[in-house]
Amino acid sequence: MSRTTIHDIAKELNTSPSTVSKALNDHPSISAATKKLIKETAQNLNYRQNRLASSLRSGRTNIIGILIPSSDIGFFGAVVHGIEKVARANGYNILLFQSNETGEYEVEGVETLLQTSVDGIIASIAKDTPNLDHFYYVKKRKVPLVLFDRTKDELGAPSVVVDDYKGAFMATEHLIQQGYTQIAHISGPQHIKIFNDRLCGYVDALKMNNMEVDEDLIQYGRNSIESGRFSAERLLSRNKGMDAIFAVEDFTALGALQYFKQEGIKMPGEIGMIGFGNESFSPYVTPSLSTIDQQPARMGEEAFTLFLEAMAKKAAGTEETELVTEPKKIILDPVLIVRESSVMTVMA
Amino acid sequence: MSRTTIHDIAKELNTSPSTVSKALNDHPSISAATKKLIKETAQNLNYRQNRLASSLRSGRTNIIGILIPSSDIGFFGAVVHGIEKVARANGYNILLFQSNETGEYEVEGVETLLQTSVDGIIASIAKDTPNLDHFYYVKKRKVPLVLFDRTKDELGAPSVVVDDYKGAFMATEHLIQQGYTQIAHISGPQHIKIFNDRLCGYVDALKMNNMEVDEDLIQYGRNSIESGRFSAERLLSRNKGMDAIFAVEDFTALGALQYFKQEGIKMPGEIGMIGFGNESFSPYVTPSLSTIDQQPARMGEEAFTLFLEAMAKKAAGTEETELVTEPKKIILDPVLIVRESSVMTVMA
DNA sequence: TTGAAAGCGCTAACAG
DNA sequence: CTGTTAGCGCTTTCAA
Repeated sequence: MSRTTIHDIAKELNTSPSTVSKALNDHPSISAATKKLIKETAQNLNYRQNRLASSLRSGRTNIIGILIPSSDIGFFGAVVHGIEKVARANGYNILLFQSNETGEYEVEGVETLLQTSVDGIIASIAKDTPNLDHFYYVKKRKVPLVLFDRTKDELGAPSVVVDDYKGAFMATEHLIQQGYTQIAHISGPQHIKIFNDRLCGYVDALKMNNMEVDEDLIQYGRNSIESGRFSAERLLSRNKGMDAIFAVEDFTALGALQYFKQEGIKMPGEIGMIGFGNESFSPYVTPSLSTIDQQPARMGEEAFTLFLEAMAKKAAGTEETELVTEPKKIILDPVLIVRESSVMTVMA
Repeated sequence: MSRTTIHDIAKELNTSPSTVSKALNDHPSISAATKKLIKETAQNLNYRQNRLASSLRSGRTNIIGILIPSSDIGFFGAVVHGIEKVARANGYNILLFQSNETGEYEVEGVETLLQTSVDGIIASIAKDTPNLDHFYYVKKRKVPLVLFDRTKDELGAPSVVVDDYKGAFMATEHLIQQGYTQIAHISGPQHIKIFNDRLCGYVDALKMNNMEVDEDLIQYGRNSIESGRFSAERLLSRNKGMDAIFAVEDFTALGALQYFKQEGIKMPGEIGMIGFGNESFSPYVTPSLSTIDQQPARMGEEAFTLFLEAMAKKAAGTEETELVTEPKKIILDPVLIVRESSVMTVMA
């Protein structure tokens, strides 16, 4: 009454378990006839492979571990979706672990994934990870590691990120092309790389278009709705004739939007606005928010592809212990999403 | 140079693998002294358990399979987050599978989860599942199955859902309490149970408050922004003095909101509005949308608890093959979220 | 092309 | 309290 095993099938057909195993795995050394016979019998006996046993023996699980801060964050939910899609198509499944932005959980997660003998790990690093020892350990154990979005170059792992600099440049240039001339920027904490990158993109876009960079038009907030409101108020009070804002995140842009609306300022018209991140709410606010999309699903797909490459390299037995080649880094192009908040003229 | 096993530890200490295994698992029959010694040695030798081997032998993986339409949908991302949190606290990990609303993938998912010997499955059924054979098979294999949100009573599995009727009742009653007197409802396709439940909640709330139910004030849409706009237009054209709308979903409410805004109708004031679902955009639209929250995280937690109970029951060896007791069904209370769109007076 | 034998790393009876 | 033995179900040499 227990599950049928390859032994049962072998017994039924007066053959051996090893032959059954090979037949079921389409091993070339088995004749087409026996394969057919065995597969049919397997079906009849309602056989299902025990993946644990198979994995224990073969050393491969066809499971990859995913470590993200939280599936509750839209961005990560979308990335996971992207990974799972491609993974499935390649015969892999996904073991999910969430760090909740906690270093402690992250360490635990890596540990668990490793114990489960996942074939590889795709991770986005938690904000407050104290150190990277657990990730170094993954590398030491020769388990392919791929990072996305929240990456660390020091780890020497292949990674996929979006080009923040370019996204910011695109956003700013879009405002310029719309005809805005006094473009402000609400930035975030500069010690976080992506915020600094976006600031640079903004500055360079202005310079490239022969526009002046006015420090008074740059605010350093803490990326929240509140901070967006506050920064908008400050910018307005400067009275510099500001006519557009590029905000470092959609939430920041939203705060500014709310403030201007409260003050009865027309958008677009008096002030144009663009955000960053394409949050789920941004199409639905009034005016709908122009923004930069980070292509989360695409990011997940690319991350999985990098994992496959790492596997292939491992299988090929690249023995040189520590390859000197730089790990591959995929930099995705961000996508400009134009909505109402940034257009000068009424949209067609 | 390969991974250390319990054999290595045993050899190191001149003891046996079984003793090491027991010590590491805190088996009561091992003295505190040897436990300490063995654990220290394990640490020194950098030992990590091979969960595959352990699972193969013990028959337990401490992994539960989760089957959802897509982690890209905010609601499911939140549920998964809820499950993972409690699961982790109880020593379980999560194998995630997405059906993408496809029956085919759903079948494949169940198959894979079963092959991986997950200890249980928590699932939300895909929209277009042609039949439920795969879920019946799970039951036949005696693998604990818990359903949430998209459930099927016929399966006889414990489940957790939100009380749609009650949520609709609460939403409608809230509008009544605000002082609205001509309350319309935009519903969805009636063959889908939750939409019909919500309609009933609306109707009953009116009746209980001695208000007339006017069929002209009920629209049957297809739950989309477009359909919300369209229904709003129709309702307005009826000219029945409608002063509030309860919409079956936030997206529908949003569509109506957009239409009224376009028509220059004040909200709240001329028309009050409440939705259902607490979508991520609803706090941020103008006016911010009152709605009914479905408690996704809570739902995940309860689902996992049901799984634990099922495990306990299985362990206790409830032998009566087919227990006649009804499977437990947890019905969560929805939560009323009051925002700007529904209040009569300006909020304090 | 098939089969016999060994063993992946661990746990669980049972005996001592 | 500790050790011996057996085996979970599968894959994989190697020999036939």
